[in-house]
Amino acid sequence: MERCGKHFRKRDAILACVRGTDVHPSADWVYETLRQQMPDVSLATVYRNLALFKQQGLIASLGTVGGIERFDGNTAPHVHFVCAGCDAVIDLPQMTVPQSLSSQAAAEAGGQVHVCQLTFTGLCSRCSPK
Amino acid sequence: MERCGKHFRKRDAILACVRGTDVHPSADWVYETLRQQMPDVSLATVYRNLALFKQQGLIASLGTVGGIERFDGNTAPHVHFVCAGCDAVIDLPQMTVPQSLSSQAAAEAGGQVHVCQLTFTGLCSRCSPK
DNA sequence: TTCGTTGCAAACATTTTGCAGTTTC
DNA sequence: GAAACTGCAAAATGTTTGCAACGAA
Repeated sequence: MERCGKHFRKRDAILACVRGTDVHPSADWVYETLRQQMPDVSLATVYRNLALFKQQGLIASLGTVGGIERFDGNTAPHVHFVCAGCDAVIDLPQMTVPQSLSSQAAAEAGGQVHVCQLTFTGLCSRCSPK
Repeated sequence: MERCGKHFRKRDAILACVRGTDVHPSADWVYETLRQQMPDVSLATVYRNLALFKQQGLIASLGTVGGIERFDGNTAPHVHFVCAGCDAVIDLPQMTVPQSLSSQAAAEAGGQVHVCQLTFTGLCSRCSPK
């Protein structure tokens, strides 16, 4: 497992790309971004590795925005704001979901709760009419 | 606009179908369900009308679960639980998001907040290992 | 006639997969 | 050599759309 050999460079670059941005990228964004430094990368490789990282818990999926899946290199639980105008996804790091809600959810659902996702939707400052 | 013409109004049936269940159906679920009473309904009509209702605010979209968009006939804000095992979506009607969170989100995002969606993911009682 | 709604099939966009070629060990 | 990773193209999936036909006013 040589991390800097030619062979694994793509996988490492994909992970670094997702983790090195806060735009909550789509697969295509990762592809287009990497392509500037690495013109022979393929979209299939991006998809394959994103699925792998997600399964391994190295990255998280936010679900789809406008029909396109968005990823997050920050796997710590935090709150998101999605702009309905420009499809931007923005972290709201200062907000936290009260821990009491998660245990309440587990009790009411009658099963196990693994993830809690709080998302606000609206218009960002740029898309808000003046 | 005769609501009860010679033939069933497909549009009305689709809306009634989504509103008359708590399974948070997909387009295909609506199609298959309606088809039992209305064998000549088409999937395109289901998609077209669901998109229309969503735009009109008559129903809500929950986003995708397992790559498939799910709808909710209950547009009042409430909390959801998604089972990662069987893709069931269950309401948690007793839970509420503190109002303070929404105003906090608006302040931090610097824009307008329209919707707040809180979703827990885990395993439902059926999918939880004994 | 005019307008809105529908079924069908084709088109579409995103994502996944088969396979052969390459690299690493 | 075996095993892992990749690019390419094809396939699969869920969804949308063009169009002609139909129904209601």
